[in-house]
Amino acid sequence: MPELPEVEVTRMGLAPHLTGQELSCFRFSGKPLRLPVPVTTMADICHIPIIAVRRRAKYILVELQSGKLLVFHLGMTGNLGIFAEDTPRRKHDHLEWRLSSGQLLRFHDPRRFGSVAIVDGNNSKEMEAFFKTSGMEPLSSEFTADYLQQAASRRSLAIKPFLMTSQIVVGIGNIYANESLFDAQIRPDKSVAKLQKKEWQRLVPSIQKILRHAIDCGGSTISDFRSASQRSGYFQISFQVYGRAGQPCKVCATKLRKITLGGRSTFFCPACQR
DNA sequence: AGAGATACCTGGGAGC
DNA sequence: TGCTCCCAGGTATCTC
Repeated sequence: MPELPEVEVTRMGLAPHLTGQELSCFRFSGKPLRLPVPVTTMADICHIPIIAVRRRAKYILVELQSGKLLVFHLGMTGNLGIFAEDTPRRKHDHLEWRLSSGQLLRFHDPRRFGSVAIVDGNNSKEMEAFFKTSGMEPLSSEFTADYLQQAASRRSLAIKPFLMTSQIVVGIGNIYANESLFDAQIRPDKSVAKLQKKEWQRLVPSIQKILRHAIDCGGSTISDFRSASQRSGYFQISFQVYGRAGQPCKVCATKLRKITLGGRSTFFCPACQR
């Protein structure tokens, strides 16, 4: 499940293969993704050099010399990979481009929660509209306890769904919300209205530590980046609470609990997290 | 306006 | 073995 670290690792893996290349020979499976695939304007981004591969929130931005951006969202099961020219297409390979190197860029997504869009980076209104729901980058210097506390004012929801609200802070999905709250020793169902200053101050570095650690783990596989091996790095991460209901807390051995918040599975240690 | 529910989608696991 | 059922979750959109 791609959250910010998985998207960032994918971006790092793609960048050396895409930068300086040109896209051509676009193919589409015809199966609808979460947003309509911009088939008719795809020619606008072909045969133009790629100058950078960036990330904003959970989006991967392939930036062209013309200023246009080819923007991917991996959704739940999306995967962007580089393949040799003769690699057979697999089921759920929905988008494909040829690179000037001869390699192929493929978007694979069984559940089709992902999306692709073309945004004009020169058009600030268009950019603003596309990213209007994307809040603060959690690894930026502006992401502070004060920012979160301010954003939480006049709100009453639980801290975990609050952290997963992308208008507030981007990139934190269910897994890292659970893990960050364990690290910060805060109960996931605690109302943001009840969080003390010192808890906000613990939470920010916990989130950043967890995300950076995950990027580092995934980043260790970057040197042999292939679509199929992208995920292998994540097996190195052992979660403290996610998916461990009923098992002993790794810190205090108390049995971990599972509850539902905002319709999502939530795991925590009732002793460590208050 | 905030908060919760719902829809989208398929693979995989549990249970029979 | 093979069937059905349920769950996983990011985000847009709805309803209250």
